[in-house]
Amino acid sequence: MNICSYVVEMPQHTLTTTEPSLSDDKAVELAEMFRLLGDPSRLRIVVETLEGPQSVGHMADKLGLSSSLVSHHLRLLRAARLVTAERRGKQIFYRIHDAHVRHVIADMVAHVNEEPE
Amino acid sequence: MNICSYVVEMPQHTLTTTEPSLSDDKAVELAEMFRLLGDPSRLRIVVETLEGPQSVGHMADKLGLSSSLVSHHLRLLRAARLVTAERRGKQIFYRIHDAHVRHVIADMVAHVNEEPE
DNA sequence: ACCACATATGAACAGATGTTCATATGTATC
DNA sequence: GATACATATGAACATCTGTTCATATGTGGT
Repeated sequence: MNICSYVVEMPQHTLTTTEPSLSDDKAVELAEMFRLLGDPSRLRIVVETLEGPQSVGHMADKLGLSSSLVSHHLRLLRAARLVTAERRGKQIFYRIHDAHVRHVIADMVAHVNEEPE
Repeated sequence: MNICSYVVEMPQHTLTTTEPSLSDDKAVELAEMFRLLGDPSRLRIVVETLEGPQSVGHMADKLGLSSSLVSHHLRLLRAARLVTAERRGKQIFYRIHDAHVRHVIADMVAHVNEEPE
C-alpha cells in the first residue's frame, strides 16, 4: 500500500532518503506478474484476451502456437489471476482478469512507442 | 500503434474476431520490457529509482545486494531505456526513464492489492 | 458405450538467466 | 603519479524456464 506513494508524479530531486523500500515478499509477488508478461508467446496470448473471450484453439490457430503450449501458458496466467476462464460446451474461453492488466499493457506500449531511438 | 485499441475499456462479448494480433516483433520488444521487471532484485531497483536519483552504492546498501549485482541489473535496465544515468563526481545516479514505467508499476500494484484471495 | 473433439497435464530436454567472484575502468584527492 | 573509492565488466556455474511430445481428462453427439 505504501508503494503507491512512489508511483505518482513527483519532482525528482531527492538525493538521499530513508523511505521504506519495496519489501522482499511484495517484490517477489509483483515480479511474478511481470515475469508472466515477459515471455513473447504468453504476452501475445494475454493481448488476445484483451479483444474478448477467446477459446484455446482459436488462440492457438491465430498465433501459430500448439494448443498444448497455449494451455500451459494459460494455466500460469490463470493461477496468477491475470486471466479468467469460463467453459461453454466443449470449449473454454479466457478473458482478461481486470482493467489493471489492460492499463499495464497500455502504458508499456506507450513507453516503447515513444522511444526516439 | 494498433495495439492501443485493445487496451481501452470495451464490452467483452466478442467471441469471434479477425482483428490483427500483436505482431511477433512487437511482442518480443514488449515482452523484453516486462521480463526486466520480472525479477525481484531488478524490480526493487526500479522501484528505488521511483523515489528520485539514486546512486549504485546507495541502492546496494539499502536493498542488501552487492554493488556488482546492482550494476549488472542497471546495465540491462538502462539499455532498455527503463532508467537513465547521470554522473555526479564519482557516483552515478539512476532515475526512472519516464512516467510510463511509473504507471505500469502503479497499475500492477493495484492489481495485486485488489485480489480478494 | 463409443467416438470425435477440446483442453489439460506430465516428463524431458535445450537454452536462457541471476548471481558470484575476480578484475578492470573511471574519478577525485593527495 | 599514486592511492582510495565508485562503478563496470567478463567468465563461470547452478538454477530456472519455454517448448515439445505423449498421454490423460472432460464434453457432447450418435
